[in-house]
Amino acid sequence: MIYFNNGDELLLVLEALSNPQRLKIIAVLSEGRQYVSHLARELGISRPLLYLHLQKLEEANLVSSDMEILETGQAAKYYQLNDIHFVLNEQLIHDLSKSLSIKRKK
Amino acid sequence: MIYFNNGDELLLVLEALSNPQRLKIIAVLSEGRQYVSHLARELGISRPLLYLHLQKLEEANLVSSDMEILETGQAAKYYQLNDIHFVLNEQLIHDLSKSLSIKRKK
DNA sequence: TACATGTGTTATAAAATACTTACATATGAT
DNA sequence: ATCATATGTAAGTATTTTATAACACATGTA
Repeated sequence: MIYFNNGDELLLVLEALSNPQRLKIIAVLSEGRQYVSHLARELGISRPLLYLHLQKLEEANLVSSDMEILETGQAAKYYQLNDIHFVLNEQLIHDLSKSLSIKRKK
Repeated sequence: MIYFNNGDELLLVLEALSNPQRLKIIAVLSEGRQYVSHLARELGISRPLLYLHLQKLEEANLVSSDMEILETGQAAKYYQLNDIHFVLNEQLIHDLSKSLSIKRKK
């Protein structure tokens, strides 16, 4: 169960989830851990793009990764889902909005 | 309780929620309905910008609006929160991802 | 009449996000 | 050696989102 410490954390998760490719990534990973190149093929997107999306998911703590050696002897970076489960309602948004910052990113 | 008919609907809601200004708007409206100009002052943002955000929230069915005549005799557009409450987890994302489209917007 | 307060829109600029192309490195198999 | 597969990243482009500025019109009040 995801617990949000503040509004910025909530926003980070919502931003990570507000993209169709990233939802697809989560859907695939919900069937089991997978390594980057395989994921890219399965989703039909380029590896650099996949990296970008995985990075956002990782920053929001929705996925995590481990390096592993494949049977072939090659290194592979495996991604897996963290526990994604939370309730969202107006009360929560109201409470967390006090610790939500409105800022430029760069 | 929000029920998602398909992945695109889920995404629409997540996109609407993935912006700090819009979360603030929801937070303010959770304390009661309010009209646009008042909202803009309270949030410290311009009316055209507020319109943009309200439009996204309305498209996602998170808020709705009514025209009303103020005591002064002027027309005012009141916005109010719809019921915002849902659970999100990997199972739901997995199921809805099948009806989620990856597309350009314009 | 001029001012303050509403709604509503268009055009434009700025910032952030998404995506592509090209490259570098490493391992094992043919 | 060359091919196929893996990671990783830099740089440039395209698209989308966010924000601003400038209008239009209407009502009530000083």
